[in-house]
Formats: sequence, C-alpha cells, structure tokens
Amino acid sequence: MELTSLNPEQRQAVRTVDGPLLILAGAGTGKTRVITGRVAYMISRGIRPGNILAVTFTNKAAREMQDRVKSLVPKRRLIDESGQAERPTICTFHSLCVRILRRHITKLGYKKNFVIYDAAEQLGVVRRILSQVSIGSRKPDPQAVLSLISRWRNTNSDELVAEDQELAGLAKRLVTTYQQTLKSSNAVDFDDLILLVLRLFADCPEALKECRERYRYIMVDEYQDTNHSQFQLVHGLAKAHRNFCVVGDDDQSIYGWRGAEVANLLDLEKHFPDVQVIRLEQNYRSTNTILEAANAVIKNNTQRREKKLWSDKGDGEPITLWEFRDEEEEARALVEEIQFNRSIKKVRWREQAILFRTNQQSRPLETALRKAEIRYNLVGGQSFFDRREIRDFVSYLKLFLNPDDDTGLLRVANVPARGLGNTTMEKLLALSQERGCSVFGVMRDEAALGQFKPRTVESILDFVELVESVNERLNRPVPVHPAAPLKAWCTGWLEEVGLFREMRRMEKDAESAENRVRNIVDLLDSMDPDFCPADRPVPERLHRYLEHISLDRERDDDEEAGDVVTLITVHSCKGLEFPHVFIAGVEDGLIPHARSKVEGTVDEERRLFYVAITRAQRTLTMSHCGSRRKFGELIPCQPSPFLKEIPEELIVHGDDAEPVSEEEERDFFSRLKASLE
DNA sequence: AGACACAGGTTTTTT
DNA sequence: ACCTGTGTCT
Repeated sequence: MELTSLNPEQRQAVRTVDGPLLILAGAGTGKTRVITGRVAYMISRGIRPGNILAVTFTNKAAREMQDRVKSLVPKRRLIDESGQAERPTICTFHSLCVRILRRHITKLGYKKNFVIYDAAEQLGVVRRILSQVSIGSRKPDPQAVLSLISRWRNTNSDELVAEDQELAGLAKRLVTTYQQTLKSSNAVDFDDLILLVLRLFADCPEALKECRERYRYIMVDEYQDTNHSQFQLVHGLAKAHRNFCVVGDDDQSIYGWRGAEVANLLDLEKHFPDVQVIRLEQNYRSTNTILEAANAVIKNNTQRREKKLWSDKGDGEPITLWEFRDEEEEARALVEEIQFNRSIKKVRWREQAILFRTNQQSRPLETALRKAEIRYNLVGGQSFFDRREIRDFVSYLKLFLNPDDDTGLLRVANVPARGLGNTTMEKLLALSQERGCSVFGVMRDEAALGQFKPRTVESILDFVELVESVNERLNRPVPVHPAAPLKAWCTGWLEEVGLFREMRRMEKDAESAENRVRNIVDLLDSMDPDFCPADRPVPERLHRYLEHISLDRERDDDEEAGDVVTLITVHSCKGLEFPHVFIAGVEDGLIPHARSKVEGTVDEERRLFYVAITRAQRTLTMSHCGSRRKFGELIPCQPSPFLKEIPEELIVHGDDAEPVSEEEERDFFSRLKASLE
C-alpha cells in the first residue's frame, strides 16, 4: 500500500486502524483520500474486506468512495478463500439499515413487502392525522409538525427544543399516532429505517451480534452531521470492538436545524475517553488569502475544536467585495464578471459558481444568465420524482406491491376518476381508523360497506378487483416477458388503469401531456436494469426497485458533464469546489439569516459562511446590495456583520480599479479583434 | 368534478 | 411577488 503521496497527518490517520479515532478534516484537506486510503490500507494488512464498514450520508459520497477504493485495491484482495467476491460495505446510513431490515423486519411486526415513504408521503400522513385531531383555535402547519415529530424521534433529550413550545407539545403527543399510522400501512419513513434497526438490536440480540461480528472496522464520514439515532446505531455496532473511526469537521456543521448534533463530534471523549485525535489542516484547494479569511471568520465561534487551515499555494488574488444597488444590478454585474472571466481569462463556465443563501435569490441570477445566453445548472430545485405524474405512477407501484399503503391508495384511488371522491375516501379512512386496519382492508370487506350507496359500493369493489388482479399478475410465477418483467407488467396495468388517457385528457396542451407520458415511459425503461439479481422473483424485484428510487433519487441534473455555470445554495455546495466562487447577497438578514438571530443559531450561520468561502480555489468574489426585494417589498440591506471579521488587507473593493497586467491587456485586444473579424 | 378566487406564508435539504 | 392549499360556485 502506497502511502508516500500522503502528508504526515494523513499517513498517520491511514495507519491508525485499531481503536477509536477522530479525524478532524478541515475543508479541502483530503478527507476522502484518507478514508479510502484507510480502507485500502486495512485490506493490504490482511483485514477481510467484508469486515469493513464505511458509512456516508449521501449516495454520491458512497459511490465516490467505492470507485476510489476499487482503484486502490488489487482485485485479488477482494476475493475470499472460497473464491467468492468480498467487498467492503461503503454505503449510506439508510441503505445500510435497509440491508439489515430486509433480513429482519418481520421480527418487528412488519411484512417484508414494506414500502418507504418519502417526505411528501410523510406529510400526507401528518395532514390526515391533523385533520382528525382538533387543536385549540389555530390550525398547525403540517410541515412544521412533521419536522418536530422527526426531531423528537431522533433526540435523546427529554425536551424538544423549539420556539413554539405549544406546537412541540402537539408533535410529541402525535408521535405515537404517526408511528402507528405508518405501521398499519406497512410503511416506514427515513427515520424509521434507523430507528427500527435500533429496536431490532435491542429486541433481538442475535441480529446485533451478527452485525457486530460482520462490521469489525467502522468508519463514519461527515460525522458532524449525525443525529442521535445515527450515533446510537454506529456506537452500538462499535462499542464491543472499538475500531471506530469518525471523520468530520465541526466547523462545517450546517444541518443542526434538521437534527444533526455536532455534540456527537465535540463530546466524543465521553464515549471513547482514549480517542486519538488527528487534525488535517493542510488544505489542497485554496489560496492562503481565502484560507486566512475563512480562519478569521470561524475563529469567532466558541465551542469548536481549534483548527487552522493553510496551503502551499501562495497568497493568490485578493478577495473582491462589491456593493450593488439591488439584486438585479448584482445579478447583472456578476454575470458580466463571469462573462469577462470566460472571454478574457479563458476560464471555463464550469469553473465558476454563484453561491447564495436562499433559493429565491436564484431568480434574478437566472434571468441575467438567460439574457446573456449563458448556460447554467441550478442545483437542487424540483426533483424528477416530485413531478405529479411520477408521484402518481410510483404510488400505484407501491400500492400494487403493498395494498395496505394508505397514502398511496388515497393518492391514486380517484386518478383517473372512478367514483371514489373525497367524501367516500374520508368515510373509508374513518372506518379504517375505527377498526385499526388499512383502508384497503375496509374496501375489500363487503360487509363493512353498508353505509354506501350501491353505486359507490360497486366503484369500491371494482377498485379492489383492480388492485387484486394486478397484484396477482405481479406474483404470477412465470413472467410474460422474462427480459423486462417489470416493464411488461406495468404496461399491462397502465393500459387497464388508463393513466396515459387520463393525462392526455387533463392536460391543457398536447405537448405537456406527451411530456408527462414520456417521463413515465422513461421510468419504465429504467425499471428492469440490474440492481437486483435477475433470477429473483418479480415482486422482490419491484420491492428492490422501489427501495432504490426511494433511497437514491439519482440527480437527473447530471449536467455536470456540460460546460455550464453552477448556481447553488450554500447548503448544497458543501463538499464541492470551484476555481472561481461568487457569493451573492452577503447581507445581514441573509447570512446570517434573520431567523437565526431569533433562534440563536448565528454560529451555524457563521459556519455556513465559512463553508461558502472554503469552496473557492483561486478567486473569491462577494457582493451585497443596498436594498433587495423581499416578499414583494423593497427592503434596505446592510452588509453582513461577518464581513468585518475578515482582515481588511485581504479584501479589495469592487469599485477600485482592477489592476490588469500588460499581458492580459494584449490578450484582451487580440481577442476583441478576433471577435470582430 | 372542476374552475376560480382568496388567504397565508414564505431558510437551509438528504435519505 | 408568488406559490400552495382551501373554499365556493357552477
């Protein structure tokens, strides 16, 4: 195993295989190299690949590590004595839990065809619960209740920290109902995936023992982002053998608002008093000017593990700070600068990114980019799987696999209209709650349908017949079309249900209808490829497919291949880097966000600013406006107080004349000439 | 059932 | 300004 390409701290981190280890990996310090190097080193020292577990938060990170490990480890090392392939487990928290639950979930009283609810489906459950529960005078926001439910389920404290204690109390009271509702639908949400594994370990010592014996060397990436349940999960696995290595950066903890507990990293000694701490401080990404600014900002946070980033890249360019009149002028100027970089400095589009705190800031930027005819990629935004037709289609899939899935059933029962309107479905839902069974359970029980008109009963029974016959065809042992069994099966019921007909009927113009149809057809073509061994029965293949799209909604914005400018929020830029970074709207009220002052989370906002700064490799440009349109109103703006934390000598102000070298000037004129010819 | 109007609320997001 | 969810009317 080649270690000479690593710096001394990295090498030390790679070699420290046994016992608890905390690797404090500042931004851009080669964290992924260390984790993958560590995996490769362990294997080279004779540790069986199957005993290694590396957990990440995102599929992207997991894939990246898998690829790197593959290139670092000789193939023969990934084969055990009996010639079987043996790989290290490198996956997300959630897919690890799914693997475990796939084997054991029946022990927890779920059927093995359970479905995974995404955020929208969770929200549906909460809405239904809230509509039944009467609370005081005001109507609670389902989204807020859902986040509080999630926070409460994943916390270890007796108090739910929230500004709105009344709402927090409601959320606490609704947790049981919420969990029961999901369970009776034979559905789990993302929190359940972790929590059910914890329960499995508590209830079923053999399962815990099995996992402990398998995963003898554990690594956790982005450890500052773990919540309490995730900590319990890995701690539960690791506390026997104590080969527990966590990698993270407390300064980049920016997900506290969704339950991440940076205390897991800060207080690691509580659980492992003898933990070794290795700091990675040499940064391979940015110039020292950028790093000095980042260091100067972050040192204003208390409650952190001291770190100081440095690099051998020299000072580079000073940081540019611009002030503009409003967000439209800001957008125009930034776009002009990007265009200038491109045409004069030969900087490619993809080497430039504009970062912002809130999504709504992207609007004027997009307008300006389109006007200049510059292609861009807006990261985030509406996912493919959030489109209505895709949601409907996937709901049908989930329902056919698991007819107890109330959320799916309620979504598609009347799509297309088949006489099962709101009133009927509400009555059925109420009945199901009375009897403690699923809605489908009520529908198929003819005796329970006394209160409905004969015509409604007929509609209900037709629907039951549909679900049962499609379900039966799914379970039929010999598929019609062995090469593409899922697609063939779907084509059958799509025709029968008439979903395409319905979409063509509902849509105003033919083009958007065909668009929606095409989206589903595209999905059909992705269903059979092999993330599941081809010899498995069709229902299992469907189950795996649904699992796959729930856990890995592969970003269809994979336009990274193209040469385009990136527009991205500060949150989603963590882990990325760009040669030229522009941070727009560095204003009081945006960074730090106005709400953070009320909520007392200004430190997290400072970390957010720190993350933004440390994305830049060569140049960093920041801007703020004198006023900005917010909620339709023009609001005066002050520069961010964080700007004062950056030493003045690192900054030049945008209105100062920009020094241009003679060479650049010659180049400029020759290009200008060329463009005129 | 579907079209339209009105109220209310707008930080960040992965699995 | 703008989007979403809900209520009312045909």
